[in-house]
Amino acid sequence: MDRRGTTMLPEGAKARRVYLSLRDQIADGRLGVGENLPGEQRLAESFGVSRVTVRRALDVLADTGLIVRRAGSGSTVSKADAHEKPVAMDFTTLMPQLAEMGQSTTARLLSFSYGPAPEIVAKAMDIGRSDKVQIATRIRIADEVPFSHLTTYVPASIAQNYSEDDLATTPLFKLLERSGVQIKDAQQSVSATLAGPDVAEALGVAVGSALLSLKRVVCDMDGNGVEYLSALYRPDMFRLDMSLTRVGSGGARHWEPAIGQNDGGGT
Amino acid sequence: MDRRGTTMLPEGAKARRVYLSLRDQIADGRLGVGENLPGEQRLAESFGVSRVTVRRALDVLADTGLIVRRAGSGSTVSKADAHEKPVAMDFTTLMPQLAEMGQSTTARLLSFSYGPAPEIVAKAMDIGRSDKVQIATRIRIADEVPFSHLTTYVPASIAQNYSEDDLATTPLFKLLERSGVQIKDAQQSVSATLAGPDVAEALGVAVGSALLSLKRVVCDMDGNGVEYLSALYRPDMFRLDMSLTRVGSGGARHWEPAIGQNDGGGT
DNA sequence: TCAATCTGTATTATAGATAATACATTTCAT
DNA sequence: ATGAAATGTATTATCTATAATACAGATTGA
Repeated sequence: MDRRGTTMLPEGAKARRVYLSLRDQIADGRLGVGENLPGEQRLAESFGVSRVTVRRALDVLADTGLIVRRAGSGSTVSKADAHEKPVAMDFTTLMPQLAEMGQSTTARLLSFSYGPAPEIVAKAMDIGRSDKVQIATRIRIADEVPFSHLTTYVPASIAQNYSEDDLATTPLFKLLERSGVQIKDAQQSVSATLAGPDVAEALGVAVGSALLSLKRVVCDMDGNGVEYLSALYRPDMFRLDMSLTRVGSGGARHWEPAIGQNDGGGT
Repeated sequence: MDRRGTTMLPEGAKARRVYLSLRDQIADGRLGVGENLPGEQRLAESFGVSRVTVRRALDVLADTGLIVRRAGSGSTVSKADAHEKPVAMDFTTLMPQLAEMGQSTTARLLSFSYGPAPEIVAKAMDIGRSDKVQIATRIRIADEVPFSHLTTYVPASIAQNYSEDDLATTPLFKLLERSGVQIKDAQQSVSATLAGPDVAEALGVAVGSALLSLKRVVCDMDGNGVEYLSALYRPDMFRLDMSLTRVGSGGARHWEPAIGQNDGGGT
């Protein structure tokens, strides 16, 4: 319990600088797989730090499996195989695609309450600030590892149609349609952010890790907001995939998304 | 008397973590404008650091103007004046949407070279490892502020159809079609990562900031990869938007993306 | 074989970040 | 007015990252 579990990031400022730089160069392919990587002494001079610092950066790279170090020979970029991202989400279904891997996701309800909507939520859903909303925070788990942290806001008038237990087991999506809500459309916005202490603990990552951030507003036929979702995903376990096709001809040639076939959708 | 340069970023590892996390929460709106922000003592406990460390993070936030500290009262998020996200990208056009804001983006070519394709790129584009590709790194600038960092890989046989100057001025997309490439489809993958020192400097952000990461493979009619893009975006200046519509009825009810109308597309 | 170069390991010293603590001052609600 | 809670300020101690240095073992190529 004393150690911080995984050595995912060098603690020191300079060591991390070296680490991140090398990691990016490997990810970008500027450092290809093979016998490359300058010697530790050369790296130290190049970065303007001591060799000890360089070593601490390399330690993490080795722990992560990105490089292999051999005494006398040097360090090489290892076969890029661990760059896999097991869970992907097809945006056309709004549903993480897991069937392929034989995995299953479960949800765990972290908190559940009713209260006034935060200003941003109220504005996005176009409801009054005084209107009560149900606020639920859940995490989704694949293979016993949490990969997403979800906070949903639903107007209390709609939320009263399902129970707290329902939330823990059934995708919010189905609960809404089961409640008779006529869903019309949704707007999503994807960005990136850093993990705060609470989210970091819930997702099992280090504070300050990068997370994929997704916000979604779902509206019904009347144009009223029925769900506001703020989701955070671990980038090492999750990615958002989309396929596009170039159609039309001449000046009218443009992109169209390749649409999926699956029904349903959760968060 | 000891001017320690500019107070743009906390030196220590933990202090910077606190700073970046709070800064993101403010930008996201999770910390709204008003009388919020937990007390320093509470923040210290929440982050698992000492109050001194929290203060050093708050010092920077105050210097930056993001928060206002008042003795006895507490610290509040200052009026959101520059928390705007000027640039958005509609995925159906692959083109940042800027017309609305009257802004224009310019590109700057950072590096330009020919060489063997990195393994990841070669695999994604389904070309040989020995095939030469053109590797170009550019940044895109809106309102004199860089918001994206792009690295593109194009097979040399295709890249020979345009010049280095073309790259600095014209979207790579148009250059490809101008070269007679019959573009068929593209696959994108969105994730998040941390800013390394080089990218951080190019984008004008702090090392360790969260960045939106996008990788794209564009294929022609023969199924050959013609472009591999690795892009990094500043989340405070860029977001990926998408609209979905719920169509069909009964068991066949499902989501479909709301497609845009614009032609063309750049990176 | 030999020399050069690399990683692995260890030691010591220093600077800076952090923790722990205490106390004063301001503000606000009761 | 009073007290709780917040920021402002200061001090001391400890921990950690870093630097500088040295040397042993491993590998490679001449």
